[in-house]
Amino acid sequence: MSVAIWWIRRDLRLTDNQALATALAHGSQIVPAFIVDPQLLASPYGSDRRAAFLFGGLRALAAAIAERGGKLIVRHGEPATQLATLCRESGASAVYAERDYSPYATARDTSVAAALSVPLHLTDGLTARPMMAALKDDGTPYTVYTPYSRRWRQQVPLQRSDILPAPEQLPGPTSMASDDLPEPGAPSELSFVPGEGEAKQRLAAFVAGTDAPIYGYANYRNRPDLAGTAQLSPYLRFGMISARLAALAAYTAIERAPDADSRQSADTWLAELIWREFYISILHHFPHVRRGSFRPEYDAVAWQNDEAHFAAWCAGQTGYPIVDAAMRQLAATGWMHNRARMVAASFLVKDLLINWRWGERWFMRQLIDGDPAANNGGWQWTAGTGTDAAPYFRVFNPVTQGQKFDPDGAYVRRWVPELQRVPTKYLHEPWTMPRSEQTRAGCIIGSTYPAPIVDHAVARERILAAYAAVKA
DNA sequence: TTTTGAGTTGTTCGA
DNA sequence: GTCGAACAACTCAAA
Repeated sequence: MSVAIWWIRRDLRLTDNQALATALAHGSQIVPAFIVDPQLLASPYGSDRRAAFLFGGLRALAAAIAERGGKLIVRHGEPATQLATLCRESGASAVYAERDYSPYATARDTSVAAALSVPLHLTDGLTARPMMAALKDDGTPYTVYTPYSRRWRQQVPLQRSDILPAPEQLPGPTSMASDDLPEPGAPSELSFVPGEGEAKQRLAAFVAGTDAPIYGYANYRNRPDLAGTAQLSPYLRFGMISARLAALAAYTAIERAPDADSRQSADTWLAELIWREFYISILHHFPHVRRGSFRPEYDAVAWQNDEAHFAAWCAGQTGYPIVDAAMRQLAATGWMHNRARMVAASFLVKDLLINWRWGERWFMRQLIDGDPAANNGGWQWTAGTGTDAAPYFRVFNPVTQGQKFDPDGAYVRRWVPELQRVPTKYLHEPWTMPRSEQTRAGCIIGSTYPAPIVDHAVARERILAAYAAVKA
């Protein structure tokens, strides 16, 4: 009888789990184990909310494992030490885990492999395509998205048969001790129900039928006032659904699209999955992006870093409605619409002239889907310090963005109740309301809702000059 | 090695 | 109100 440990990290699922399947192929007994790593919880980029989502997902996973005759073992402590103990207790002859490419995870796994007396086998699965399958012909990594995505798409489309079914049985020792998981938060605090079941339902709802949301994605994905996106990111973050299953759904939708526009929409959604893998690749191959700009010359930008401005941004009190709505949605739910992320991020960097790393850290502390690769890539894209050949002139105008993507103001009114009764024509620039109109709307600028903390036109010139100085 | 085409998501201005 | 052009120069990928 051989025993194998399935070391769970960010693959909280039974369906299409290569680490689990490989462990099952090599061991007749499986020990599913999660090690609560105090170093991760204590990180300045850590988030209680994300941890709560993770623990909720572990509860769901523990139940699914128990249904199959197994037991999830949770231990607190340093991974190498805890795994060594688990190996001793169970007599395991190997440890299997899904490879994680972040710098912290890579270093951790290297030291764990060195410390263990049994082999640590790492499998693919974090990404839909093996990471190394999307390198240039000379073996070096891409640094531009479009050629990367072309190479990614050259591979054979995913098939249903590529998906590994959930095992029906998970035989393993059930008498081993397990630490308790923290109690789940109150339901009102959980804007996302954790677990693989919920993830599958969301994906199914997003792609089902010829009028599925995925077929309107190209148009509606930019509308924070509408539910035009799958909202799968927290689940992908923790592997509650496999990237491969999501990509397969995209391929299937492309194939079955009723018309060219629908096909384009489904393809756009696939492109977003490819973006995720692109940034995972960038962080892996260029780990310096964690500490500074992808293009190091931008580390010399003369940031202003005004603490009061930063606090106003965090609190959703900048006086720009679309920015404030975005930041309050984040604080309230741990999630922010992608268009809103770009607008809020652009405002911090380009209007407030605050180092993008401040915003990156704040997002990581708030976001349930906070992922070091995607978050870093997104911030560097916004700041123009990253892989994107950033046109110097791409400075978002928070008024124009609001008018274009929240045309009726539903998003702003949802999250900024002070502006509830402001007429739509003033909603995205409420400081232009005449005094009488302010009284009528019950919204006095500078009193019940802040005046803009910076003048966008002035700020735009300032950031263009600051960046020009760096280039020169 | 050299050359060529292209680069997520925008804004503003003037016709 | 709509539309197209202008907005730098540079780096990357591939032929």
